Amino acid sequence: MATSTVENYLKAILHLAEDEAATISVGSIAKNLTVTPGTVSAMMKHLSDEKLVDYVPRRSVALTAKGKRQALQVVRRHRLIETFLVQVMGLDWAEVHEEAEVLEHVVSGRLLARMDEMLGYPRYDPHGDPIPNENGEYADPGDLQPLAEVTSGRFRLLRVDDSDSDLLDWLQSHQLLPGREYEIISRDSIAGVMEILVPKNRSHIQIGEKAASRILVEPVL
Amino acid sequence: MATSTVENYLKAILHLAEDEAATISVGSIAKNLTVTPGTVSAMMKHLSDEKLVDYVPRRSVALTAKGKRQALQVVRRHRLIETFLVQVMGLDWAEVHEEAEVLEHVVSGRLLARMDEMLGYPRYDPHGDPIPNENGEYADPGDLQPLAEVTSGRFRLLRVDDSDSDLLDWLQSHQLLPGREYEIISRDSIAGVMEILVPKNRSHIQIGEKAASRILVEPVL
DNA sequence: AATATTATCTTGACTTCTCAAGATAAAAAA
DNA sequence: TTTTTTATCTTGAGAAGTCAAGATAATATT
Repeated sequence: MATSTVENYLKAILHLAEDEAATISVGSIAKNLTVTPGTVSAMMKHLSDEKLVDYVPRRSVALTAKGKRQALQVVRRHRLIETFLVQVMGLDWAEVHEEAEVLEHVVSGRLLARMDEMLGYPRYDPHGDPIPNENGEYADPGDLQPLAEVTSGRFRLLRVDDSDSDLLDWLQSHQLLPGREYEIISRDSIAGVMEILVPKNRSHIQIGEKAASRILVEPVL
Repeated sequence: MATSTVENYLKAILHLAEDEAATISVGSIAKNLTVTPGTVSAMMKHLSDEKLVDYVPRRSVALTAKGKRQALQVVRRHRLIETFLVQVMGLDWAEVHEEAEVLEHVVSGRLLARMDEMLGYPRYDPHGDPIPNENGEYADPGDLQPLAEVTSGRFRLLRVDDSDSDLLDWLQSHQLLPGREYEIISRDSIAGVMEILVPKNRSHIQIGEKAASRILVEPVL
């Protein structure tokens, strides 16, 4: 069994790999986990010995099939736990990330299976992130684009960055939740602000570009 | 914050202290935690530095007020978690001890409070063990005695040793559960076997002395 | 009291993860 | 190409928890 630390490294590498933007360098992993590059170097050597990553010093880092499988299981545990904490235990979606960050390393398979069952085998967590199944397969996330890149019309909110709890709090207080539909009223690209309509209560909300870039949506005809 | 290891030492010492039978020696703690006596010596020195135990080398070990407070909080977490796993998640009472053993060190106060609330602030866990409240106070456990020491008549089963999952499985399969009443039909002290009646299904069950000593009951008139 | 047994303690060593600091290689600038 | 900057690697050291083995103290036995 991998230690919590090893699981966190695998998860970090997986996330960097999924993030087209970022390259997987020792430095990027170090920044992600807030440890020093030297610490990462040592750990890469270790993970390489364990056949969890393909590591060519000074050149590249990549998960092996084995490493990716384990990383996906950690992600699965994390998201299933978050979903459970929100749906079953009624915790606020802004506060479950931290909890899941520690629980993901300790819940037993039995307990996890029970959560999954109680939740009806969900495919997305409360933030809209897909939950890998037991074989590490994601449901097709559809074609998402950042709200910041949508110019006009209606859209369905599908996914938000779960790591910023202030953003999550703000979204919730304005009824901006995954699964629901909204409409762009106006957009000022110079000022970097867009205004959207919340049909439910007919309120208008202003969103800046930075926040809008962290909200993934799908256009609706 | 105390580490998991430290919490386990405090819990072990508390349990030995509550167990009239056992003396709190370095050796007994070592046996309880399955580590070597030398390891315990080192840890006692450490806990003493932290003012969690009063430790006189080669003489005595006792929890300080601070140590006892922390130990009771660990016990509280453990039992609340067990109760949650059984009541809310529907896990088998025989399997929750292991789960709780690890979760007790990582659940946040927030999550614990939510469990407590969902359960309606229970005072006993599924095995009948009392759950300390937030101030570390137990509900009065009443006057319990081991079933092995009851000679005849009716009794209410109140509490069972939660550390032996085989015993728990057996109890459950025979409908012997905390809170319910049963009656002693006969008793053979030479053979060390007693026979009891389960009113619910009128079945008769034979119990040996060893198992009966781990079941705490209260006589019913 | 002398000896044997048992309990406890101390020391040295190992594991896992971490950082600091200096060494080295690669990339960018001159 | 030479120099500077940046990224990465290596080494040494520390914290936490553990065991093995030898030292010491306390208790039992004779």
